[in-house]
Amino acid sequence: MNQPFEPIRLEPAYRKVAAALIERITARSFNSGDRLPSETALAQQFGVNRSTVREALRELQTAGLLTRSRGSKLMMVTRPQADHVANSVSRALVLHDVTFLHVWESMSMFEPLIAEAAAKRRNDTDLALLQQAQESFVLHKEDTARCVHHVAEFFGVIAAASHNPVLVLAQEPLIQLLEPSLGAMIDRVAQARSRIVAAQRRLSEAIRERNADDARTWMAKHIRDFRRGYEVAGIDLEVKIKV
Amino acid sequence: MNQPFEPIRLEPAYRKVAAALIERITARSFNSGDRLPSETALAQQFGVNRSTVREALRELQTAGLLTRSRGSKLMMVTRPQADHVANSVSRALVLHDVTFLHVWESMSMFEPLIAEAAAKRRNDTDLALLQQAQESFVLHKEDTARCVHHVAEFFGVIAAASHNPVLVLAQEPLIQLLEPSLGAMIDRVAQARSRIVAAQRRLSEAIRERNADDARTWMAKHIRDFRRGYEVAGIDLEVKIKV
DNA sequence: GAAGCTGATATTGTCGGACAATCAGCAATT
DNA sequence: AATTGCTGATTGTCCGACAATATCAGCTTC
Repeated sequence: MNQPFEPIRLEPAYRKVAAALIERITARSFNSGDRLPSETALAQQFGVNRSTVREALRELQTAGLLTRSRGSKLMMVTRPQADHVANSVSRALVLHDVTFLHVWESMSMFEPLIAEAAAKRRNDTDLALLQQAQESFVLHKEDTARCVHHVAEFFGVIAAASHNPVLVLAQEPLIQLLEPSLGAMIDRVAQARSRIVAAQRRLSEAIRERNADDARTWMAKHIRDFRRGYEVAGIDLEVKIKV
Repeated sequence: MNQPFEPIRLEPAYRKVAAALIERITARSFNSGDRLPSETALAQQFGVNRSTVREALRELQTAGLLTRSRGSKLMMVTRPQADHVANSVSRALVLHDVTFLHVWESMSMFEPLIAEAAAKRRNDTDLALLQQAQESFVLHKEDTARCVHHVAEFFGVIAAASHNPVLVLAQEPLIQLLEPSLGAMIDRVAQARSRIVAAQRRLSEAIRERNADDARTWMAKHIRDFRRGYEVAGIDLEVKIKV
């Protein structure tokens, strides 16, 4: 008789509603692009108040499962976009006191392998996007914010070229965390821009020729270069990243 | 005068409130473990209705920034836990039609390097946890659900031993996605359990001795083994993972 | 027939108030 | 000292309301 009872957990209604909706979406009963029923309709169907439904909707919205296209009233079911998910991952990492060194180490581990996979599996569309990102960087060399954005784009295109959604999603938060400081680095290190241009050229060349080894090694160099850039710029790698 | 106006976006109040709260938390004005003011207090401070505050709170809750400790009424500020964040990442991946092959490929890329980092940086606590996970697996060999859970734990401990939060968070969703099917595999493949035990022993040995090379290669073998297990069990690797 | 305008309708965002359930802390009781 | 009962604070949920505006059908115009 010494057996303790399991703690009985009663979930609030808004959580149940959210769970029910999520279940429907992941089971593909709602397809991406479909419009959700109106709040009042949902409230009626679930037999709860509209306020309760609204609280549930906030949850789905935060999870990236619902979006409203620019200034529109209707809510659309959608597949969570990489940048949205990565956003909350980034925030989590910041709150876990992640440092530049942590991020850099992870990138030096992952990126070469991602580049290798991209070289093996890229298709023509990937190549076009890659070249476009590359050209955009050169074109906006002067505008720091913009060219940093194109560096991020370049990495994103490479990950996408691997045709493995896991790699895309794993990489995105790293880029997000690095982006702000990357601007500072580029501004302080004279040759940074030209070195990036050179690395991108080698990389896209290797990927175009499906040369996995070259892609890997050039990416490894590229990442090492970033670290040197940070050191030259006098950015402490052990410092915790802020938002 | 040709400059087009930027689309003016008017954010709803619940989003502004959420943003304000998130800003406070990431800026460490609220520390982990602090409890949030009551909903009515927040409503007064922000000058909005309590319903609006509640919608904002749902967002923070979903992001893992707020938790309620078991059946307690008070909301606690907290650092997003890995499993919570990984949950939404997993869901996102599922909705992006991720296959077992995608997950396996990512693990075969990441895990050996993670094991290598763990071997280099593990401390005594990590070792103890590793051994504990290892023993738990052996102890519950019969209970499939439980021993799968301990496989996940083993991987988690290795990632933690790298002392790089990025690696911990990058790995978690992969394990989560694999966990259910891993049970099916283990049940169908006779020697699966013993092979896992052997691999875990080699791995923790390598990590104990800080032998990075061994850790890497044994992990690589371990991961390859998983794939063979899936194939033997007749699980189609190209199939999309469901929740 | 296509394109543009118009007004009715539906939907969202926000508010105020209300009430039951229950959790925390304190007083009373044994 | 430990247990029980009480009280106030807090959450979960509901109802009803209203302004702003997105949507859509119908009408007008070319």
